[in-house]
Amino acid sequence: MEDVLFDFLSKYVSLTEEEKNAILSLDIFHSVKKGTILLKEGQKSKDSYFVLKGCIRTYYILEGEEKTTAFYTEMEAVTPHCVISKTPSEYYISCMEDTILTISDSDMEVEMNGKFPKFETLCRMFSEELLVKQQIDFDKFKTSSPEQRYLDLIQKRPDLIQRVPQRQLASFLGIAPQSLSRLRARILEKGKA
Amino acid sequence: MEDVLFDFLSKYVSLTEEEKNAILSLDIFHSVKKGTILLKEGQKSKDSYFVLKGCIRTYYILEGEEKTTAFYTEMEAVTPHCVISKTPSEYYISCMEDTILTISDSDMEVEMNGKFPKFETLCRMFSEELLVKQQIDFDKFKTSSPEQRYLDLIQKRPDLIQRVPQRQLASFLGIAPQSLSRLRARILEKGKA
DNA sequence: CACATTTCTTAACTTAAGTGAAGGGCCCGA
DNA sequence: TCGGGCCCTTCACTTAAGTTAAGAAATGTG
Repeated sequence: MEDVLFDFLSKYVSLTEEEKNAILSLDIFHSVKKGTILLKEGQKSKDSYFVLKGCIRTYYILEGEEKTTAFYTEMEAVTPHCVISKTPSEYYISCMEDTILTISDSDMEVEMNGKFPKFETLCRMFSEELLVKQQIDFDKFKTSSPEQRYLDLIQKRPDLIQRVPQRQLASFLGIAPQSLSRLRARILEKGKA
Repeated sequence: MEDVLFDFLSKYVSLTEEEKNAILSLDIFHSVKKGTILLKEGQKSKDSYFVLKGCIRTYYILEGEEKTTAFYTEMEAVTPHCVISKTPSEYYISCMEDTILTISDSDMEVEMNGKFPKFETLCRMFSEELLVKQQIDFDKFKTSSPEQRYLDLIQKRPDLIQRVPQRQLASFLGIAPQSLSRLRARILEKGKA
């Protein structure tokens, strides 16, 4: 599992053995069971997550309804809002499957950034990359219909459609679960004709 | 204008005179006329922008239609997708008003990051902050109706509604211009009743 | 100033999403 | 194994957004 992480990190910077050992000594690898809630609304947390295997999701509870806004799967990272803003979390994070991930808190990161400038470079590059990726996703979302968003999802993240309940996909696509059902039926109908 | 920038940066790190001078020596301050196009589709660019005064927007041209996806006003920054991905730009950036901004290219940033670790810390903190802010915006967008998004915009960025053409606001809100007109009429009607 | 262009609004119609309700399938626990 | 609950689907109905079109208002240009 360590190798999976280091392979990933090597896309950004090349780490020495010393640096790798420093990361390993933080004891950040964790295995969590399906259903585990990593973060709750109202909670203050300093933890960031990086998924090595499995899937986690972020969701709000609005008017008693779960609204899923993001899924993170293999090689994806989340730093919750509350970690940066230092305010209580507005959303939940839970495990969709048995998941292996790293958990690193912001104190660790500050310390590592101080000790190893390369680590800060890594964090900067990574968050810059996430920022532009997310911007592209947001732009795409704004300029597409729900149907187009669903078709795009089939192309870009086909695995999600298999591993995630329909109702959660629906709110991820910004629509009601019934609308997703109908939209899927509509697409099938078109395919036949 | 320099002071406006340094005041802003002081929210993240405190800079020495030497560091400030290093920034000033880069000659990054520019004044651009309304209508200037800073980046075109298909162009490769290394430039990032930080708006000191004025307003710029990013937009796509899809099926011959302009689709505005973001506005950047005072104290906001953009690093276009193409700078990070090193591919031709998929969108345009233009000036909505006479604008004063900083333009810094990625070579400059690499050099500054090498010379002043504090500068890299600044960039990391800033992009981490933007990332979570944008995540919150995206979540809000997904979980709101167009009407609610417009009402939120009145609260959060009332200036935009004044300084930006309606049709551009519409695509920023993810709807057709006619729908925004209708929606506004609907809200007014409710307000009366 | 006058003309051309673009933008905003309104309206009528079409299409799709929201909503409430009901039924079937599936899993889980009693 | 039976029953309860949850999820997905379907349907009918409501509401709102997309679309096409037309006219009024505003903007920019020569």
